[in-house]
Amino acid sequence: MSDGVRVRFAPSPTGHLHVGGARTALFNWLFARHHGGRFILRIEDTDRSRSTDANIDLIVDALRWLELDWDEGPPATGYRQTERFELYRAHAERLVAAGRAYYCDCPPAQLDAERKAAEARKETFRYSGRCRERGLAAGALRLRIPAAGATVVQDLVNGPVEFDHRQLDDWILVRTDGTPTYNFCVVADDVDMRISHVIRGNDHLSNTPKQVLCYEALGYPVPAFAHVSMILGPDRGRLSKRHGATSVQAYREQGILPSAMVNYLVRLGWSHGDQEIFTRAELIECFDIKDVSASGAVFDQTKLEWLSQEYIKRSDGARLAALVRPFLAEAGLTAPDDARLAAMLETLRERAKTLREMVEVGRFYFERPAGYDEAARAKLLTPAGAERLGMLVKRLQEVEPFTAAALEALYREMVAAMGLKLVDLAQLTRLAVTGRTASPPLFDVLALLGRDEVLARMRAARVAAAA
RNA sequence: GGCCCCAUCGUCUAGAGGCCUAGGACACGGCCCUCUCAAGGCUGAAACACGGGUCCGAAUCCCGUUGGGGCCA
Repeated sequence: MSDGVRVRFAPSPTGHLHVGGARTALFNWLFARHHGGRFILRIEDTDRSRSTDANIDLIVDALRWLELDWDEGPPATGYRQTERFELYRAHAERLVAAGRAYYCDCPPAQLDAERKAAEARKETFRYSGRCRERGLAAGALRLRIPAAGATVVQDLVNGPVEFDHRQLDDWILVRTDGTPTYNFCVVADDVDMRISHVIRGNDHLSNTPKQVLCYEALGYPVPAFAHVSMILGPDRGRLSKRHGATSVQAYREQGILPSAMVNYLVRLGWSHGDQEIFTRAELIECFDIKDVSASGAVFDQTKLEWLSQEYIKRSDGARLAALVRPFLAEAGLTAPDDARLAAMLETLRERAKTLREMVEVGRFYFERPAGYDEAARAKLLTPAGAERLGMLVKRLQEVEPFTAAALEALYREMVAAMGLKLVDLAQLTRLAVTGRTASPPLFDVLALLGRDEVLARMRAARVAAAA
């Protein structure tokens, strides 16, 4: 009888994929994968004025980037609400035929007046039900709901939530112009797609009793519900653009690893003991909707970046090379072959929280320094510095092999002979070669750059020091 | 405004009546390591919103207050 677990993510293509939506999608996906069920993508594009195909592409791209694959949905047809009006019409007719819905022709002005009157009495506005027994054949279609009693939403996250029917009214299923309303479409779609668990944002909890009544009127089983909390900004208000980036795409562009994004999102409102980092397989294994918290969670970019760095540290050079290439190209930098690039990135791994930062921090690998750090230049690129650079150039020309170990041995020998500390020659060299005072271990950098390139940069620095 | 949801360190959270002198993680401070910067190790500071109950015993249960969020229009 049962189809097993069938869940869906149903975004409106009115913009990019918001991190809150991404987390909802993730929870649905994990729930489906954990239970060996089906994950369905449905596009809620009934708001034609704001829905665009470009936005659908954006959302699809973001889900793919996060590697949340769906078992049913676009590009297959039949998963966009605008393709499903026949379904809504059929269900509306069923409700009329069964006497569970009726037409209403109350003029908007009158409804407005009643609404204002209710507000004045400090009451919830409730449609009067004036047209209930009039047997009209046209107008707005309303659901007939019981005047007394209450509807209890059994929520997997919030527990049972009771809504008194006195707070509900005969809501509109289909507008006078024939367009179905959001809540009606959702019910018809979820029924049609045999959705077993509706996992969605908390902001839909208040609409749920209306929907439950609609399922019942239609004579269909009510799915299980799980309303997950929303993602908040630092001020505990709904996360919005004014708090900074809200789209998944923006984090992708920042160079956050998708695996880190998923790990961060899942831990926002869900936990498994003290564990912070999870592989995909562990997530599928451990995820349980009952461990999802009902309270809102503040989005913390800093922790996301920490996770991103953790994932970067766990990635090998080859993987990093593939991830970083687009960012190098975007920065206009020419990358070496895979093997060399991989070796370079391994020295950068512990020094970058994002792929973008990785390019920034390792820029010297791909182009000669455009200048020198000002303070360090004043301190190191002096006549005395020029003299030391001259000595270094001479020795670097002949050291064999040109490896990190041999270079370190050479430097240690030189500082000992000169009565200096390693740092004295190291920082001078670092500045000459990278233009900066901070870099990966110097001898690794020199070896990776190669003798010719190092000598060229040292000579250039010597010229700059002498000037 | 009515209804609904929520409430543990700054943040994400563990905690399902005694295991809590409240644990972990991020961020922050200190120390160590060290050619720089990181990374790493050790370490410190930091929370049960408030008020009533219930109970031998409450962060945990109940009620209220306050605060935040949402839905409706």
